[in-house]
Amino acid sequence: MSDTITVEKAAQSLQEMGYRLTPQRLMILEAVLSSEDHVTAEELYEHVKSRYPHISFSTVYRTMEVLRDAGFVTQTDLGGGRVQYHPVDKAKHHHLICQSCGHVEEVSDEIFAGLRKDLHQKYGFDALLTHFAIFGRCRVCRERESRQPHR
Amino acid sequence: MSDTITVEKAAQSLQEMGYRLTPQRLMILEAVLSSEDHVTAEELYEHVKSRYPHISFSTVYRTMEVLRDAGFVTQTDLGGGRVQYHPVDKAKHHHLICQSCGHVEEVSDEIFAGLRKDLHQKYGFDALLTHFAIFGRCRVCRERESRQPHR
DNA sequence: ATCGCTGCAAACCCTTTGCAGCGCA
DNA sequence: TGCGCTGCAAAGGGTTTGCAGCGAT
Repeated sequence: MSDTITVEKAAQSLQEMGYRLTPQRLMILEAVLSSEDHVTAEELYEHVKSRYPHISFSTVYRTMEVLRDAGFVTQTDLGGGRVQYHPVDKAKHHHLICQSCGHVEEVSDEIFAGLRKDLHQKYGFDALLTHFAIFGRCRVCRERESRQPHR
Repeated sequence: MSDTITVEKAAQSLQEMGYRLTPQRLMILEAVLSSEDHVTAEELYEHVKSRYPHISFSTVYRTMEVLRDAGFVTQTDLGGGRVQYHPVDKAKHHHLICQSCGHVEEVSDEIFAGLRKDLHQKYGFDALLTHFAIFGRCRVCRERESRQPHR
């Protein structure tokens, strides 16, 4: 019931769930858990490749699928066709995504406390372990676009 | 300054902005504005194709780019690699996206009033015309997954 | 010795882009 | 008439899948 996931604990759980513990899996597991926040498949691939050059993207994707199903990571698609993976115990902030320039700004978690409670009570939706992804227009783009007409 | 966008008004604005009014553009414009909420490129393509079989996806994508830049639609990537387009005057609700089953539930807009105000004041971020996309776990999946171990 | 897992390559899906011709202004 | 726009086809980029062989249990 601890809130800190270690490679050892996760590995044991995986084994108990019937998954095999392969070197690749352990390396990918270590890579994602050591992430401060979120990682992409490519980052995991590069990270593992430095120690194990034979690794393939298929294994990264399939392993992340396992880790997600096992409950150790969540995956979030913020758009742009690049999925991000998060250790479930490290979801401490969220994202403001500008639709104009693609800029992603981080927002602290506290601002969502009230909303999260409402969502849970009214919709039964548990947003606790994930990122909020809020689309809109950032300050810079709003100012720029109000000055530049087409042509 | 009206909050209702019609094909006629939009067409005139586009022309004033220096864009050409082609039949394809007008058909796509009509298709997206007639949408109750959001449409995908494919839905627009199929809609227009029924009247103008020669239409191409390139034209749909490029037209939506124009309409976005002109301020008549917003585009949101909720993940899954499929962009959704919205008439700016019809963004009346938002989405709860379940990371496990992909189910998308709608949430009314009012629940976000306080949050939106905070985001604007503290981050200068304008989320007024867009969708919120909130990732998490829906009630059904939370209940199901607490009963089914792997294997 | 199983059979789950891996690596490779190819397939997929949506979106973007190059290019030659068309047609709006 | 000029050049912005279109359609076609091909390319792109991230992710998924089929398959044969490998290796954790």
